[in-house]
Amino acid sequence: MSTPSFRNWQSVQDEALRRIHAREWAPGELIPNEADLAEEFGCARSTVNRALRSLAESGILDRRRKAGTRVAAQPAARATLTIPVMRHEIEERGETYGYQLAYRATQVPPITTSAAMATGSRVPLLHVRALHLASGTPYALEDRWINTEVVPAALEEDFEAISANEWLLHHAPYTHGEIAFSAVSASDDMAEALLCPEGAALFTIDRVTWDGAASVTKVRLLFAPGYQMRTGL
Amino acid sequence: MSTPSFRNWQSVQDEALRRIHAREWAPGELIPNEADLAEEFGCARSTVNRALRSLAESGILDRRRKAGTRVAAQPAARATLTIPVMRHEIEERGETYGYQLAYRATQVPPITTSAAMATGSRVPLLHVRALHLASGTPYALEDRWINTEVVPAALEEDFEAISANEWLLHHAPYTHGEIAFSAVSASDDMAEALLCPEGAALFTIDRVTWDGAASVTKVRLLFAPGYQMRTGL
DNA sequence: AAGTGGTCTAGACCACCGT
DNA sequence: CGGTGGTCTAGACCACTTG
Repeated sequence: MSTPSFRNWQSVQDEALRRIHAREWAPGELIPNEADLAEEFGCARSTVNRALRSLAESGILDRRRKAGTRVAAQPAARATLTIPVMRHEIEERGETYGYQLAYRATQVPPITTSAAMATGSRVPLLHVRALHLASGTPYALEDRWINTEVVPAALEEDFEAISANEWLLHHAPYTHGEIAFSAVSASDDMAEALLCPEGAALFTIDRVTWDGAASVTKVRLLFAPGYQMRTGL
Repeated sequence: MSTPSFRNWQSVQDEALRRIHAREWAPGELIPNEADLAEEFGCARSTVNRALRSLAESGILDRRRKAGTRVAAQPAARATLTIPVMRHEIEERGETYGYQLAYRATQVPPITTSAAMATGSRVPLLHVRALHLASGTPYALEDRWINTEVVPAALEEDFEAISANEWLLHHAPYTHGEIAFSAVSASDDMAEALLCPEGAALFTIDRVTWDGAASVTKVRLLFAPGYQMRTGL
């Protein structure tokens, strides 16, 4: 049998995927080790490693030292979402981006907010609310709290011309964050701002970002009805 | 100046992140090439490559041959979501998983479905609706269409004891898929099944999976009010 | 203890693409 | 054209984990 040659890691990966798909390597089953595969494929072990490591990162393989490599029994789907800057998302769809500041003040946040941001319960934060529009139509409501102890420069910015969403990108580095997606019923305030019926289902993103141990900002984005966030698998 | 030594790719990555964070490497700015960094860090170029490639995959760097490596100007946040098998998600929270089949029949789908699945508009598909429960409480509604030309074995399965969600994992390989997240207002049917008020905002996942050019299945998951999908950044 | 994946190295060639 | 990242190689050592 003439073994086709696998000269790059992508072709090795393709072959691995083919075997998994064809059940030559069944779910939960141990596959040959890297050295053996390298010999079979006629390439270096590091090439095999690159291919299999990549599959493990996608959740298709489960690799452990000594235990070897197995085809994932429950290939939990993993999707990589790109959370866009609002203005870019809108402009990429060929629409005109619009922005309206609705509110800006320094105030003590509700307990739930100070708890989520791990700030003192009586520490005032900068509170900003704004509306993002696509071609004049309400697109999303932004409700944001900014930790001015971490980003004092935010106090100098009036957010009339640039959204906090965008401003923070350039002025507030962060190290990590948490994000949650959910569905929320529009309150009367929200309905009025988004020009939608009260009680409408709004796709919602809640995000808290951190710079080390200190929270930078917490934001809730409420999207107008009909919004979808899409990606591939 | 005693340059600390960077002997592994993670420490190189940490140092790169530090410089980006400290604005030593500013957004949009070109950073030194791999060879120079390797020399500075006292490691092999491939180690630097591993570190920077990984950052590029996270969207923090933008790399192009000849053009070099830049700090991403708009570091669009990327989050990797794990879309769980319903039963596992519920059991991992320490709750008891329950499942009820509500409907199962072969029928011609609505045009929107056959279009999304790229099947002929008059081709019948297997239609399954079911309820997933957590400790007896409605958790999510599953409304699914299965392409029996691709997965004929599905016709032999009654889906009384195992959800299509789980059965397909073991019997229907797929090569890729599309997924969309949105918010939907509960219709009277949905409200009744999920024991929630009509019009409640439901977090919704729509997914179509493919095996090559043929669609395998299309599913809509409607989660009971209060559901959140979370991840880190 | 031993087998496995994880990583590093030094060198090489190549694909791409800005100039 | 020439510089950059992308990749491959052959070999080596190591970390982890299982039996």
